[in-house]
Amino acid sequence: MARAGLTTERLVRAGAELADEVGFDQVTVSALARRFDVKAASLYSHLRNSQDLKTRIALLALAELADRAALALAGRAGKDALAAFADVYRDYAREHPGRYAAARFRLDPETAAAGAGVRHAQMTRAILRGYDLAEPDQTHAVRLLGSVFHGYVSLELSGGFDHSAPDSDTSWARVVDALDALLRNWPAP
Amino acid sequence: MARAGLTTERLVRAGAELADEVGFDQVTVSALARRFDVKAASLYSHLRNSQDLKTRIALLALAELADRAALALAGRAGKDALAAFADVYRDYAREHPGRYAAARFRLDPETAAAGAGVRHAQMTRAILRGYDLAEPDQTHAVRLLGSVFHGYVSLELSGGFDHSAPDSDTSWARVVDALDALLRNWPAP
DNA sequence: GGCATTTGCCTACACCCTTTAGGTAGCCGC
DNA sequence: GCGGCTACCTAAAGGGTGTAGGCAAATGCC
Repeated sequence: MARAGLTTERLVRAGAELADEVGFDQVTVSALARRFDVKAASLYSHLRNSQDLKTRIALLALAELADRAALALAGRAGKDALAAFADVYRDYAREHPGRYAAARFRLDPETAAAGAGVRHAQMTRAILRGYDLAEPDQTHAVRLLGSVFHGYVSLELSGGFDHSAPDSDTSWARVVDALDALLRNWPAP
Repeated sequence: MARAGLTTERLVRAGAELADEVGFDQVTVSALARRFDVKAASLYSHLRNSQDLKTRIALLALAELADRAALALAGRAGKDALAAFADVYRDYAREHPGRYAAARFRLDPETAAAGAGVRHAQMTRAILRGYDLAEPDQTHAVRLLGSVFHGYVSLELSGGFDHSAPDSDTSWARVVDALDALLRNWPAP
């Protein structure tokens, strides 16, 4: 009886790949087991349950995304930083749609706090260092940026901008321009 | 053998309520059948399959949302229209989280075109009549608005702004202020 | 190197959801 | 009040989740 060498780590990584190939909500314990040529029940020694698998994939995606963002942000400021950060999100979502969907998976607060969620918030805030925004407008701006990035990427992924001019790349660039302009001229309450 | 009086119409409406109560992806043919005290197989005379049910709920949600938006937009212009439109989305999502999730359900292009998708696009564009934006910037702005509304609402629903100051209502109002300011001072390319 | 322990994967099973096929009971028009 | 349509049924197959218990491969100990 040959051993497949399963570990939680390997399962989660394979789960993330599976998500990118077939979509995050098609990730099942059964499908993952098939991929390792193993019975589904065998995975339950490494994963508590299906929810656990999805949570771990989500945390993996969040961590990867935070790593990329940190790299992109290093040594940049102002609009450069804004554009780089935005591109990280968008590129990640396009390269890894399943993982991106996983990153939006609803986590319970403690799990989220233990993961890379905090780093994301810190980095978004870091971008604003290049602009002159005091609290509470800084928080409003953080939320706005998060909303635009997430919203745009998720509409784009679901095909919203596919069959109409101008192409999505152009819109994306202009949206980033607009956000930069907005942050430089943030309205008074 | 008493008859429950099932129709596609009633099933879809009940499905939408079910979605609001337990979440869109917990909407199953079985759960819906239980709600009518009927066997799951019986629903297949009224629904092609589970996907069909979800699609119909999505179309219902899109139509409801478009109706509300049309009502809110009538007789308003400029920032008034912008704020009213934004509130329609947000309020609908908070009153009917399941339906809102349904509205984001991926539809195939023909189905989407046959539904209320077109009205949504037209209305977003109508808001911009109050601002001085020529093409292609108008399209960029439409996409930006859609992204912000969708993104904000979806982050809010997933609990992103729950446990931090300032509260989400305040941020929402300031985000709308900011969008208004941005549309009035849209940057040149 | 032989033996015990641990652990990795197995089979078997129970339960739920989906979907098809074919049957029966209620209701409507005549 | 009878025929026929329609609404709902039972039965069954297929697949996903998850638990319990078993055997065999790897590991550790002397």
